Amino acid sequence: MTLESLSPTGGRGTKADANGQRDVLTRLRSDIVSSVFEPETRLKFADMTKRYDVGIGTLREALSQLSSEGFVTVEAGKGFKVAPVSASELIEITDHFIAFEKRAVREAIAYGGEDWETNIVAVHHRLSLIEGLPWERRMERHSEWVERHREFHEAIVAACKGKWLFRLRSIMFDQLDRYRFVTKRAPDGLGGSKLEEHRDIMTATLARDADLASDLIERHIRDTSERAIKLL
Amino acid sequence: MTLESLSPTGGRGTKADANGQRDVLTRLRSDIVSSVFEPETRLKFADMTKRYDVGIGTLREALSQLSSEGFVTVEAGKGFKVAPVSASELIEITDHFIAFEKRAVREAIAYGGEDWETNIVAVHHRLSLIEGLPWERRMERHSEWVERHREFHEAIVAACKGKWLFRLRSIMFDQLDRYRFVTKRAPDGLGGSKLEEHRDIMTATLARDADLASDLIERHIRDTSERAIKLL
DNA sequence: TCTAGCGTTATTTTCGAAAATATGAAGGTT
DNA sequence: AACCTTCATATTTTCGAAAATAACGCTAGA
Repeated sequence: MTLESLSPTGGRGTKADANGQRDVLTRLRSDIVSSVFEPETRLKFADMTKRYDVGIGTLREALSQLSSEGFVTVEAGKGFKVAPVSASELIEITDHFIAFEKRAVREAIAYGGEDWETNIVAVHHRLSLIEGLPWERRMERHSEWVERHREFHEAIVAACKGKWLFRLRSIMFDQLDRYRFVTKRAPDGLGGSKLEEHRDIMTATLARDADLASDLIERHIRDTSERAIKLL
Repeated sequence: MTLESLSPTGGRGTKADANGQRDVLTRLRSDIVSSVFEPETRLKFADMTKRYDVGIGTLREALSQLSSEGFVTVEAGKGFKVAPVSASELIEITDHFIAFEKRAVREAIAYGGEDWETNIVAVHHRLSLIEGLPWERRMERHSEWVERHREFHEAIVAACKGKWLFRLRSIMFDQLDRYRFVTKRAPDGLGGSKLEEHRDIMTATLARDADLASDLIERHIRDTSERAIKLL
């Protein structure tokens, strides 16, 4: 393993800005996930170029990609809007994601090697550093948690053979992030501590217990989604 | 039904150019599907802007979206390349698509109304106009056939409730188009005439026979993919 | 012969001005 | 008042010049 995957910039194909700042695409997506812009909000170029300090063309490219990913909608000649959210969409996304992820983790367990295992332990550790924090301090670093959480689940299934399976589950995971955000205020007292759930998922996966891992993941995801539905 | 869906410009969110010419995104995708650019080919801005007669920014936006759709790959600072093809990827895409499409057609049959039915008949008719042509004349209009074929299969599942199910099946369908292209030369004497298969799919769907429709679609797709693998 | 450094060319990437389009307000007609 | 027309403003969309970066070839030194 090159260990470059251990750098905290994330496994996505993000191009970092010169001064180390994340690029527009990533920042914009992150802001939508974090409800900085409410659903249905128009994203005007004049405002956005100032906010993110980029040119019109660069911004348009980012928005265009986000529309492919389903985070924004675009109407020709009328610009871009933040995509709407709904309980029924959350249910559908959850079902698709779980179906993909269960298959992916089985493949990963079947084919994963030492690098895969090592990476899981590494990214889980970094995730647990945040999740072990007291509630208030964890909230301060919430956007960082989102990144680490994504990296952890990605690492679990990273060894899956199907490229498209991996790609599809990633699209769904990103969408789930949007809904996951609304559950951030709940100090997860009721219904499972994330910290333990993630540890159990890692343990089952490294033990190559596909049935258990697959089951734990389903419960982990479904639990969060069900809480999100109530708070929607 | 507004019947605007009957216009032959396609159901996709394409913005047509002033003089009726399709936009860059669509033309570029079509050219990649048609192997005008071989897999792994570098797509240089200098060449592309001349070929499609658009500015650099507009082209970049299109390429950027195509990378989201999986038709091109992008390496930061080194530009865009046509995504590679492989037999194993074809198998995976085929499996995903069939799984999606079978669920989608069941939903469509369950929820589809009169507009849905009418549209199926309409787009099937337009498809059959091309498929009924003698082989040579059909080849002349192959790119048109691709459009009609996409519209037909889209119409069949258009009434499906799951927005993401529809979206995901569309992504996979577009990818299959790439591989379908290599089978275009075979005058489909062996292994099923498309004309009849499409008629049967339509009949079963309109008869609301979900089991049969679902089965016919699977055979229809698998047959084409298997022929493609041999020609790859 | 190989490598490291440097300058030149080729290519990508960014940016904002200009063109095209949509939105909204004011005025005039039925 | 309701509806169309016209004009002014706001916003999106396109484009190509300029900046940033990568690729290549050349020379010098070991």
